[in-house]
Amino acid sequence: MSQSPWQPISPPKPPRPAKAPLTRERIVDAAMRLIVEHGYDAVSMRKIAQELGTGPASLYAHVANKGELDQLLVDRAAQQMKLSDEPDPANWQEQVKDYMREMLRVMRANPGVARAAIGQVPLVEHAMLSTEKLLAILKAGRLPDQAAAWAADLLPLYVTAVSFEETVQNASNWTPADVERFVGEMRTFFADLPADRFPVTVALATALTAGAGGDERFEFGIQVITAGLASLAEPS
Amino acid sequence: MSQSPWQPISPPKPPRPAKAPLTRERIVDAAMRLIVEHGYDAVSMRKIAQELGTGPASLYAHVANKGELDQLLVDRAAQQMKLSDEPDPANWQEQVKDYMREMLRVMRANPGVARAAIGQVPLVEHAMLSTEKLLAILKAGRLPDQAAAWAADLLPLYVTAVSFEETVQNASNWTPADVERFVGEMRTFFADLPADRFPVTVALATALTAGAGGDERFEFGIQVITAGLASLAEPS
DNA sequence: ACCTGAACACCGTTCAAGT
DNA sequence: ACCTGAACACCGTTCAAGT
Repeated sequence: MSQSPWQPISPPKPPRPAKAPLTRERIVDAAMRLIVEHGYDAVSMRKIAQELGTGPASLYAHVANKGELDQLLVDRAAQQMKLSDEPDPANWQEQVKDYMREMLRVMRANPGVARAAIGQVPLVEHAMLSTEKLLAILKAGRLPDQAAAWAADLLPLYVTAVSFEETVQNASNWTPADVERFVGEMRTFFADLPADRFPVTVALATALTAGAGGDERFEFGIQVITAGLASLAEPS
Repeated sequence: MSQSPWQPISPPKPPRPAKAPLTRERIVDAAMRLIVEHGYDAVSMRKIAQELGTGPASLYAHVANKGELDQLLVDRAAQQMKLSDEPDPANWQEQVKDYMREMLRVMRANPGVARAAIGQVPLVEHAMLSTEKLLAILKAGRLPDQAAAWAADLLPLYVTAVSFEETVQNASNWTPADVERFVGEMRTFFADLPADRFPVTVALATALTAGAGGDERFEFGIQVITAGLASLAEPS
């Protein structure tokens, strides 16, 4: 119990604790690392805790639950969106498309975030700031208030759904060759269906399996939606 | 070991086993009952087994895994779609909308199915038959092959995403009064945001929270997409 | 061939106890 | 105030053993 004369023991205040203290920031960092590297299903409270060298219970001092963590991941991703353009009434349709392209780019860069985002109204700061930008573009395009508001719901819904689909498809790690083989099998499957019950499906077998991996299908989607919105714009 | 003289024991072949035998059909029945009554998260292999008075391992003789079961649930729902109309070139836009309305009706009648369907290409019989009908309508509308094929992907994607959103929102069992209170809170939240950073959001607070529960928002979505498709139709 | 119990390797969340 | 170990009530799936 007596202090050793040889060396001072247990210095009263070690300059810093060996472990960095747990923070909301560090928890989201770890979660983001896990989701990007191993997909949405790899993100569990337990895995995050393990990544941080602690137990799952420790996280609950900083994050209410898994749902809140999902929201924080969406916020992180939203922060990465580059949206510098001023709304331009003469160019609003192209700006809407660029917004959607940028959103898809960020979601692809953070696979699994789409899964965390889907079905949630994003009430976190950076997600709301990007929605604000989108609304400004839509109003510059002379859409009525109600159309602009619902469009600001429809557009991200579409991008998120597309990204989600890609995430599910790309689960595990398929090579481009695997994808091509799978698409080929699907085309054969469609083409070989009984033509009396599936006449159009058989006839369109090639078209139905085109543009699976690339951007053409997405470009088609944003073209359709943007053109539909344009038909609702008020005359200037 | 000797047989009792008092009564015949263990009659060699009881006319029928006490329990009805497990079948794929009965498993999907039980799963459908669970998903409709308690939502997607209530459907687990263990709960289904319990519902059928057996253990989870028994299901794997009839169903490969949870993913296949999800597909079977989607097929069951697709079977409920009423799609009697002949494709009518003069009326194809309204037919597309009716198709989407019918799909949403069935998904609302089977809450949780949207969650099972999202992100999966539906390669089950009845889902494919309904897709065939949709493709026929789109071709009647003189859409080019590629546009028809991608539209047959886009339209169900939108309906499924809307239904999924509703499912998440309606999780647990909110009364209409609860929904109204929540919408009111959200409107106040938007309206009270700092106007310098969120000018458009603040201005559109009412529009952004309109039509949350009802069909108006969905009607807007199908109007936009259908109008966008119409702009791609070939001249007749 | 079909069914079963038991086990494996996981989940999210809570809570009393520690510092 | 923050962190922890242990527990609670769950998951999907596998497998050797039974009939």
